[in-house]
Amino acid sequence: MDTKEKLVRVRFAPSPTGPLHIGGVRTALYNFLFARKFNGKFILRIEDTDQKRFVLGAEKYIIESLRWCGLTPDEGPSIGGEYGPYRQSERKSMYESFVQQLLESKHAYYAFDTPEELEQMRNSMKASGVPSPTYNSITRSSMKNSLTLPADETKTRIASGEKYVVRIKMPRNQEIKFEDEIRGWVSVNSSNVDDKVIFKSDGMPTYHLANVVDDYSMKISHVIRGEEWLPSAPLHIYLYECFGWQDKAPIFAHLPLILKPEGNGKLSKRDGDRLGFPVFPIEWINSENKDIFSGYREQGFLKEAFVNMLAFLGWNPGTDQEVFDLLGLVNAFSLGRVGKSGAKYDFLKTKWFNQQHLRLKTNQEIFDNIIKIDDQILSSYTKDYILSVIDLVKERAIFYKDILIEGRPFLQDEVFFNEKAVSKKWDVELVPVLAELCKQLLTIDNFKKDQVEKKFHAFITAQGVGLGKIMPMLRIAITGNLSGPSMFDSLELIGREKMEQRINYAINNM
RNA sequence: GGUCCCUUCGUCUAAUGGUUAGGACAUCAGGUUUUCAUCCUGAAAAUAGGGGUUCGAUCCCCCUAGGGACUACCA
Repeated sequence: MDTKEKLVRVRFAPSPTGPLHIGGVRTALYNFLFARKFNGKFILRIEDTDQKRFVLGAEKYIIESLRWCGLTPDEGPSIGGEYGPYRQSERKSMYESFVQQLLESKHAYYAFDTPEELEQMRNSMKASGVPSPTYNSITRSSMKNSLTLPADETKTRIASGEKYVVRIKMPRNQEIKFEDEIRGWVSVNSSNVDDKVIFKSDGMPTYHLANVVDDYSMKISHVIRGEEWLPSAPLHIYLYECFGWQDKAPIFAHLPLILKPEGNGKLSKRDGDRLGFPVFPIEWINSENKDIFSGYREQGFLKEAFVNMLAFLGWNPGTDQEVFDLLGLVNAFSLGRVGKSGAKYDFLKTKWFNQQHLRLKTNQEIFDNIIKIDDQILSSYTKDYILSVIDLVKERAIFYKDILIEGRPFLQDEVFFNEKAVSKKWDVELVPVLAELCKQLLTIDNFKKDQVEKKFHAFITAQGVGLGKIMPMLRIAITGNLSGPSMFDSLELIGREKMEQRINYAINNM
């Protein structure tokens, strides 16, 4: 990799047509990681050349998503930078001279065909057995363009204000190849590339032209993008050649796609919540019909876990380490370790990553976050006590909210008895034994778990009562449930007074 | 259909000519625990198929099969 030779400048170039899905976020992540790794710049460029598909709020969503993930651009709209503007719509006037250049060098031509004529051409070609007709070196000769029309007619048409597009004139039978950083040499015969429109009749460039011009103008060193762009990469390479920029063309790296967990195809925005998990980093509300699509952030995922999971979808560090923070990913990242094949998304593993990252949090951090979910607990309990509850239940949690759920019996006075648990293990015959046990435990001076445990065992031995009988009853009385953290730890936490209250309450109310 | 890309356990992947093909998630079985969870130990589980090249192929080449992307005046 000749990354040392030139300044690394990479861009993430989404189109503001809606929310970013996790594949897009991963592309941004890899760009970010690569930039940071080589002390380069990470640039955000908004590719809004299609005004028809513009979606209100999409750009804001993109920026907010990146911000949440910690992928802050060095240059971009509303951030600025010396290569701006960073919205293609605001660069509109810059593209015209480049189009002219291509027209003058005969690498491109005007085309006047209406959508209906194009449609007609495709239909008649299909009828005569061509499965996917394209505007190319063969068909262009029978279409209405500056190659087939007399020069003065072309001029007249343009002068009279007739709508036109500019198409690239792809040469016949020429090998176009480039070395992809991830895939190696990729080559395509130019006869298989069509005469793509590079400049639309509305005066805007298409993606292909804008992309190449901007990457060149912004001195982009590496283009790291999804595999869906691989088929048009030869066109882009050819465009660099037409402009005479072949020596300054960026290095390309086409990332494998993220696939649906089951079934076929790549994960798409339309999958929404249909598959049982979010496909968007943060919540998206459709401004037109108010449809809500859930996001990882709102579902309680840690951004560290989300980013960690995304990084591992198509990349690995080559070691056994799987849990990384952003900085760790920067240090470990390399394009050479990005795989070639598509990766099926695994929501279960995403949760596992969350669990791992949650365990890395200090009790203080967990405290700060759970009180954001429920600050009621602050009015009834001290911070130290809550910290102890966190310590008791944290290993049972995947999300912050699980701490609250697991810690519930310790964070409210009232005990809610689980009916199933009661009917299964609450034995009325043993109520006197439980009462006696309570009495015994109350005699402990130093109410710590070791003492409680000792006393408990001494009691059941003396009484000859089965541990499996009395322990569940004690647990039901204290927590209302049959499962939970260590009973002795739990008792120490709530203390002797509450223990007594709860046992009495259970005995009297069951 | 055409063009291009891809192919190791169910899933994510490691091993870039010589390994008992490794790890993680999931699964299953033990152990720890009062219980659930955690944790520990173990098990089952893969080189798509066929040809080459080579002393030797997961690894290099070819063919087949399968999967994917693209095939717009969308990106």
